[in-house]
Amino acid sequence: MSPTLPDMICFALYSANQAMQRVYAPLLQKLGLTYPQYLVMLSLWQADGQTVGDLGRALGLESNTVTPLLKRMEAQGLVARSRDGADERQVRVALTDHGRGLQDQVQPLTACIIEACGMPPAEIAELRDRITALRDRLRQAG
Amino acid sequence: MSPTLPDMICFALYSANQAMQRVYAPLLQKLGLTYPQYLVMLSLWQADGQTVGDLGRALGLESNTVTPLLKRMEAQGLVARSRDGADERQVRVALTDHGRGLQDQVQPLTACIIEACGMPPAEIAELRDRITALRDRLRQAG
DNA sequence: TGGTATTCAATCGCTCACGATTAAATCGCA
DNA sequence: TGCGATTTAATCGTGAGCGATTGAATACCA
Repeated sequence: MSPTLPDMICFALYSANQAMQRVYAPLLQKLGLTYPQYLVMLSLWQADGQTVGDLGRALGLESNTVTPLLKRMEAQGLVARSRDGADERQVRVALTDHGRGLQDQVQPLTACIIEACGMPPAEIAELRDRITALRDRLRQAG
Repeated sequence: MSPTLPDMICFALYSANQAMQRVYAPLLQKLGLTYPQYLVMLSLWQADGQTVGDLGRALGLESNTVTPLLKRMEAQGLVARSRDGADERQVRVALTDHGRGLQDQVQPLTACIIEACGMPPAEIAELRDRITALRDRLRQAG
Protein backbone atom coordinates (compact mmCIF):
# COMPACT_ATOMS: atom_id res chain seq x y z
CA MET A 1 0.00 0.00 0.00
CA SER A 2 1.31 3.41 -0.87
CA PRO A 3 0.25 6.25 1.37
CA THR A 4 -2.79 8.35 0.64
CA LEU A 5 -2.39 11.76 -1.02
CA PRO A 6 -3.69 13.69 2.03
CA ASP A 7 -1.32 11.73 4.28
CA MET A 8 1.77 13.04 2.58
CA ILE A 9 3.55 16.17 3.69
CA CYS A 10 4.76 16.69 0.13
CA PHE A 11 1.17 17.07 -1.02
CA ALA A 12 0.35 19.30 1.95
CA LEU A 13 3.11 21.67 0.81
CA TYR A 14 2.13 21.36 -2.83
CA SER A 15 -1.53 22.15 -2.26
CA ALA A 16 -0.97 24.80 0.42
CA ASN A 17 1.43 26.67 -1.83
CA GLN A 18 -1.14 26.34 -4.60
CA ALA A 19 -3.88 27.73 -2.35
CA MET A 20 -1.68 30.61 -1.22
CA GLN A 21 -0.87 31.61 -4.79
CA ARG A 22 -4.57 31.49 -5.62
CA VAL A 23 -5.35 33.94 -2.86
CA TYR A 24 -2.60 36.29 -3.99
CA ALA A 25 -3.14 36.06 -7.74
CA PRO A 26 -6.30 38.16 -8.11
CA LEU A 27 -4.98 40.78 -5.67
CA LEU A 28 -1.65 41.06 -7.48
CA GLN A 29 -3.31 41.13 -10.86
CA LYS A 30 -4.76 44.54 -10.00
CA LEU A 31 -1.17 45.77 -9.68
CA GLY A 32 -0.08 44.01 -12.87
CA LEU A 33 2.08 41.49 -11.04
CA THR A 34 2.27 37.71 -11.12
CA TYR A 35 3.14 35.84 -7.95
CA PRO A 36 6.81 35.14 -8.82
CA GLN A 37 7.13 38.75 -9.98
CA TYR A 38 5.82 39.83 -6.59
CA LEU A 39 8.53 37.79 -4.87
CA VAL A 40 11.16 39.49 -7.03
CA MET A 41 9.71 42.88 -6.15
CA LEU A 42 9.79 42.06 -2.44
CA SER A 43 13.47 41.24 -2.76
CA LEU A 44 14.21 44.41 -4.74
CA TRP A 45 12.26 46.67 -2.38
CA GLN A 46 14.47 45.23 0.32
CA ALA A 47 17.68 45.77 -1.68
CA ASP A 48 17.64 47.57 -5.01
CA GLY A 49 20.33 46.92 -7.60
CA GLN A 50 20.85 43.23 -6.91
CA THR A 51 22.45 41.05 -9.56
CA VAL A 52 20.61 38.22 -11.32
CA GLY A 53 22.60 35.82 -9.14
CA ASP A 54 21.63 37.65 -5.94
CA LEU A 55 17.96 37.44 -6.85
CA GLY A 56 18.32 33.79 -7.76
CA ARG A 57 19.85 33.00 -4.37
CA ALA A 58 17.11 34.96 -2.61
CA LEU A 59 14.35 33.09 -4.44
CA GLY A 60 16.09 29.72 -4.78
CA LEU A 61 16.08 29.88 -8.57
CA GLU A 62 18.66 29.63 -11.34
CA SER A 63 19.30 32.11 -14.12
CA ASN A 64 17.31 29.95 -16.54
CA THR A 65 14.19 30.93 -14.59
CA VAL A 66 15.17 34.37 -13.36
CA THR A 67 16.41 35.83 -16.64
CA PRO A 68 13.15 35.38 -18.59
CA LEU A 69 11.18 36.51 -15.52
CA LEU A 70 13.20 39.73 -15.34
CA LYS A 71 12.89 40.28 -19.07
CA ARG A 72 9.11 40.21 -18.78
CA MET A 73 9.30 42.55 -15.80
CA GLU A 74 11.53 44.90 -17.78
CA ALA A 75 9.08 44.86 -20.68
CA GLN A 76 6.36 45.91 -18.21
CA GLY A 77 8.47 48.78 -16.92
CA LEU A 78 8.97 47.36 -13.43
CA VAL A 79 12.76 47.08 -13.53
CA ALA A 80 15.76 47.99 -15.66
CA ARG A 81 18.61 45.56 -16.35
CA SER A 82 22.18 46.60 -17.08
CA ARG A 83 25.62 45.02 -17.06
CA ASP A 84 27.74 45.85 -14.04
CA GLY A 85 30.55 48.21 -15.01
CA ALA A 86 33.14 46.62 -12.73
CA ASP A 87 32.26 43.04 -13.67
CA GLU A 88 30.67 42.69 -17.06
CA ARG A 89 29.52 39.16 -16.31
CA GLN A 90 26.97 40.38 -13.83
CA VAL A 91 23.65 42.03 -14.62
CA ARG A 92 22.26 44.47 -12.09
CA VAL A 93 18.52 44.85 -11.67
CA ALA A 94 17.27 48.28 -10.68
CA LEU A 95 13.72 49.31 -9.82
CA THR A 96 12.09 51.87 -12.07
CA ASP A 97 10.06 54.69 -10.52
CA HIS A 98 6.97 52.68 -11.34
CA GLY A 99 8.38 49.58 -9.70
CA ARG A 100 9.37 51.51 -6.61
CA GLY A 101 5.96 53.16 -6.50
CA LEU A 102 4.15 49.84 -6.37
CA GLN A 103 5.49 49.24 -2.89
CA ASP A 104 2.84 51.53 -1.40
CA GLN A 105 0.08 49.70 -3.23
CA VAL A 106 1.00 46.26 -1.88
CA GLN A 107 0.74 47.55 1.68
CA PRO A 108 -2.92 46.49 2.14
CA LEU A 109 -2.11 43.00 0.85
CA THR A 110 -0.53 41.84 4.11
CA ALA A 111 -3.74 42.32 6.04
CA CYS A 112 -5.72 40.41 3.39
CA ILE A 113 -3.38 37.44 3.66
CA ILE A 114 -3.41 37.37 7.44
CA GLU A 115 -7.20 37.48 7.23
CA ALA A 116 -7.22 34.64 4.69
CA CYS A 117 -4.97 32.49 6.87
CA GLY A 118 -7.62 32.66 9.55
CA MET A 119 -5.24 32.48 12.49
CA PRO A 120 -3.51 34.99 14.75
CA PRO A 121 -0.24 36.49 13.41
CA ALA A 122 1.82 34.82 16.13
CA GLU A 123 0.53 31.44 15.06
CA ILE A 124 1.25 32.23 11.42
CA ALA A 125 4.81 33.22 12.33
CA GLU A 126 5.33 30.04 14.28
CA LEU A 127 4.07 27.88 11.44
CA ARG A 128 6.21 29.84 8.99
CA ASP A 129 9.30 29.14 11.10
CA ARG A 130 8.60 25.44 11.19
CA ILE A 131 8.02 25.30 7.44
CA THR A 132 11.24 27.25 6.90
CA ALA A 133 13.14 24.86 9.15
CA LEU A 134 11.79 21.91 7.15
CA ARG A 135 12.82 23.61 3.92
CA ASP A 136 16.35 24.15 5.20
CA ARG A 137 16.65 20.48 6.18
CA LEU A 138 15.39 19.41 2.77
CA ARG A 139 17.90 21.68 1.10
CA GLN A 140 20.68 20.18 3.15
CA ALA A 141 19.57 16.67 2.20
CA GLY A 142 19.60 17.53 -1.50
CA MET B 1 8.39 49.13 4.56
CA SER B 2 7.25 45.91 2.99
CA PRO B 3 8.09 42.72 4.84
CA THR B 4 11.22 40.73 4.11
CA LEU B 5 11.04 37.66 1.88
CA PRO B 6 12.03 35.24 4.71
CA ASP B 7 9.40 36.81 6.97
CA MET B 8 6.52 35.83 4.75
CA ILE B 9 4.66 32.58 5.13
CA CYS B 10 3.86 32.66 1.42
CA PHE B 11 7.57 32.44 0.64
CA ALA B 12 8.07 29.75 3.27
CA LEU B 13 5.47 27.62 1.45
CA TYR B 14 6.84 28.52 -1.97
CA SER B 15 10.42 27.61 -1.11
CA ALA B 16 9.60 24.55 1.01
CA ASN B 17 7.49 23.11 -1.79
CA GLN B 18 10.35 23.86 -4.15
CA ALA B 19 12.83 22.10 -1.86
CA MET B 20 10.55 19.08 -1.48
CA GLN B 21 10.15 18.70 -5.23
CA ARG B 22 13.91 18.94 -5.61
CA VAL B 23 14.40 16.05 -3.23
CA TYR B 24 11.80 13.95 -5.03
CA ALA B 25 12.75 14.78 -8.61
CA PRO B 26 15.95 12.74 -8.97
CA LEU B 27 14.39 9.77 -7.16
CA LEU B 28 11.28 9.83 -9.34
CA GLN B 29 13.31 10.30 -12.48
CA LYS B 30 14.69 6.80 -12.04
CA LEU B 31 11.10 5.57 -12.32
CA GLY B 32 10.35 7.82 -15.28
CA LEU B 33 7.99 10.03 -13.32
CA THR B 34 7.76 13.77 -12.81
CA TYR B 35 6.52 15.10 -9.49
CA PRO B 36 2.97 15.94 -10.63
CA GLN B 37 2.80 12.58 -12.39
CA TYR B 38 3.75 10.95 -9.10
CA LEU B 39 0.85 12.71 -7.37
CA VAL B 40 -1.50 11.40 -10.07
CA MET B 41 -0.13 7.89 -9.59
CA LEU B 42 -0.62 8.11 -5.83
CA SER B 43 -4.25 8.99 -6.43
CA LEU B 44 -4.73 6.20 -8.96
CA TRP B 45 -3.03 3.58 -6.79
CA GLN B 46 -5.55 4.58 -4.16
CA ALA B 47 -8.50 4.39 -6.55
CA ASP B 48 -8.08 3.15 -10.11
CA GLY B 49 -10.50 4.24 -12.83
CA GLN B 50 -11.12 7.76 -11.62
CA THR B 51 -12.43 10.36 -14.04
CA VAL B 52 -10.45 13.42 -15.10
CA GLY B 53 -12.68 15.45 -12.80
CA ASP B 54 -12.05 13.13 -9.85
CA LEU B 55 -8.31 13.45 -10.31
CA GLY B 56 -8.60 17.21 -10.66
CA ARG B 57 -10.49 17.45 -7.39
CA ALA B 58 -7.96 15.21 -5.67
CA LEU B 59 -5.02 17.32 -6.84
CA GLY B 60 -6.72 20.72 -6.82
CA LEU B 61 -6.31 21.17 -10.56
CA GLU B 62 -8.57 21.88 -13.52
CA SER B 63 -8.88 19.86 -16.70
CA ASN B 64 -6.69 22.38 -18.53
CA THR B 65 -3.78 21.09 -16.44
CA VAL B 66 -4.85 17.50 -15.89
CA THR B 67 -5.71 16.60 -19.48
CA PRO B 68 -2.26 17.31 -20.97
CA LEU B 69 -0.62 15.71 -17.93
CA LEU B 70 -2.61 12.53 -18.49
CA LYS B 71 -1.90 12.58 -22.21
CA ARG B 72 1.81 12.57 -21.49
CA MET B 73 1.33 9.77 -18.97
CA GLU B 74 -0.65 7.80 -21.53
CA ALA B 75 2.11 8.29 -24.10
CA GLN B 76 4.54 6.84 -21.55
CA GLY B 77 2.33 3.82 -20.99
CA LEU B 78 1.45 4.65 -17.38
CA VAL B 79 -2.30 4.97 -17.85
CA ALA B 80 -5.05 4.44 -20.40
CA ARG B 81 -7.83 6.97 -21.01
CA SER B 82 -11.28 6.09 -22.27
CA ARG B 83 -14.72 7.65 -22.36
CA ASP B 84 -17.15 6.37 -19.76
CA GLY B 85 -19.82 4.23 -21.39
CA ALA B 86 -22.64 5.44 -19.18
CA ASP B 87 -21.70 9.12 -19.44
CA GLU B 88 -19.74 9.99 -22.54
CA ARG B 89 -18.72 13.36 -21.11
CA GLN B 90 -16.45 11.74 -18.59
CA VAL B 91 -13.07 10.22 -19.28
CA ARG B 92 -11.94 7.38 -17.04
CA VAL B 93 -8.26 6.91 -16.29
CA ALA B 94 -7.09 3.36 -15.73
CA LEU B 95 -3.65 2.18 -14.67
CA THR B 96 -1.75 0.03 -17.12
CA ASP B 97 0.13 -3.02 -15.85
CA HIS B 98 3.28 -0.95 -15.98
CA GLY B 99 1.65 1.87 -14.01
CA ARG B 100 0.36 -0.54 -11.40
CA GLY B 101 3.74 -2.21 -11.21
CA LEU B 102 5.50 1.03 -10.34
CA GLN B 103 3.79 1.07 -6.97
CA ASP B 104 6.29 -1.45 -5.62
CA GLN B 105 9.20 0.64 -6.79
CA VAL B 106 8.11 3.79 -5.01
CA GLN B 107 7.98 1.95 -1.70
CA PRO B 108 11.56 2.88 -0.69
CA LEU B 109 10.87 6.54 -1.46
CA THR B 110 8.92 7.15 1.74
CA ALA B 111 11.90 6.33 3.92
CA CYS B 112 14.13 8.64 1.85
CA ILE B 113 11.76 11.55 2.34
CA ILE B 114 11.37 10.98 6.07
CA GLU B 115 15.14 10.87 6.26
CA ALA B 116 15.43 14.09 4.25
CA CYS B 117 12.92 15.88 6.49
CA GLY B 118 15.26 15.23 9.38
CA MET B 119 12.57 14.95 12.03
CA PRO B 120 10.62 12.12 13.62
CA PRO B 121 7.55 10.88 11.71
CA ALA B 122 5.18 12.08 14.42
CA GLU B 123 6.53 15.58 14.08
CA ILE B 124 6.22 15.42 10.29
CA ALA B 125 2.61 14.33 10.63
CA GLU B 126 1.83 17.16 13.01
CA LEU B 127 3.39 19.75 10.72
CA ARG B 128 1.55 18.23 7.77
CA ASP B 129 -1.76 18.61 9.58
CA ARG B 130 -1.11 22.24 10.37
CA ILE B 131 -0.12 22.98 6.79
CA THR B 132 -3.24 21.19 5.57
CA ALA B 133 -5.40 23.19 7.97
CA LEU B 134 -3.86 26.40 6.64
CA ARG B 135 -4.51 25.28 3.08
CA ASP B 136 -8.15 24.58 3.84
CA ARG B 137 -8.59 28.01 5.39
CA LEU B 138 -6.97 29.64 2.36
CA ARG B 139 -9.27 27.70 0.04
CA GLN B 140 -12.26 28.86 1.99
CA ALA B 141 -11.08 32.47 1.80
CA GLY B 142 -10.66 32.29 -1.98
C1' DT C 1 52.23 37.28 -18.83
C1' DG C 2 49.68 33.61 -20.97
C1' DG C 3 46.68 29.99 -20.65
C1' DT C 4 43.36 27.33 -18.12
C1' DA C 5 39.63 27.13 -14.76
C1' DT C 6 35.79 29.29 -12.86
C1' DT C 7 31.88 32.33 -12.63
C1' DC C 8 27.83 34.45 -14.52
C1' DA C 9 23.95 35.12 -17.42
C1' DA C 10 21.56 33.59 -21.23
C1' DT C 11 19.42 30.14 -24.31
C1' DC C 12 16.84 25.91 -25.58
C1' DG C 13 13.39 22.35 -24.98
C1' DC C 14 10.23 20.37 -22.12
C1' DT C 15 6.68 20.02 -18.29
C1' DC C 16 3.40 22.19 -15.42
C1' DA C 17 -0.20 25.74 -14.09
C1' DC C 18 -3.92 28.67 -15.21
C1' DG C 19 -7.48 32.08 -17.37
C1' DA C 20 -10.55 31.97 -21.03
C1' DT C 21 -13.05 29.66 -24.26
C1' DT C 22 -15.25 25.74 -26.81
C1' DA C 23 -17.76 21.53 -28.00
C1' DA C 24 -20.20 17.67 -26.76
C1' DA C 25 -23.12 15.03 -23.63
C1' DT C 26 -26.47 15.06 -20.15
C1' DC C 27 -30.02 17.05 -17.21
C1' DG C 28 -34.33 19.31 -16.09
C1' DC C 29 -38.43 20.96 -16.89
C1' DA C 30 -42.23 23.20 -19.43
C1' DT D 1 -40.90 15.30 -26.23
C1' DG D 2 -37.90 18.98 -27.01
C1' DC D 3 -35.14 22.87 -25.80
C1' DG D 4 -32.28 25.65 -22.76
C1' DA D 5 -29.08 25.12 -18.77
C1' DT D 6 -25.46 22.60 -16.79
C1' DT D 7 -21.64 19.49 -16.58
C1' DT D 8 -17.35 17.64 -18.42
C1' DA D 9 -13.05 17.55 -21.13
C1' DA D 10 -10.38 19.58 -24.21
C1' DT D 11 -7.91 23.49 -26.47
C1' DC D 12 -5.20 27.76 -26.74
C1' DG D 13 -1.91 31.19 -25.19
C1' DT D 14 1.08 32.76 -21.57
C1' DG D 15 4.06 32.56 -17.54
C1' DA D 16 7.02 29.54 -14.49
C1' DG D 17 10.44 26.16 -13.37
C1' DC D 18 14.26 23.24 -14.59
C1' DG D 19 18.12 20.14 -16.80
C1' DA D 20 21.55 20.84 -20.03
C1' DT D 21 24.39 23.65 -22.57
C1' DT D 22 26.76 27.90 -24.30
C1' DG D 23 29.53 32.11 -24.52
C1' DA D 24 31.68 35.80 -22.47
C1' DA D 25 34.21 37.88 -18.60
C1' DT D 26 37.07 37.27 -14.78
C1' DA D 27 40.23 34.76 -11.57
C1' DC D 28 43.99 32.04 -10.77
C1' DC D 29 48.51 30.44 -11.21
C1' DA D 30 52.65 28.25 -13.36
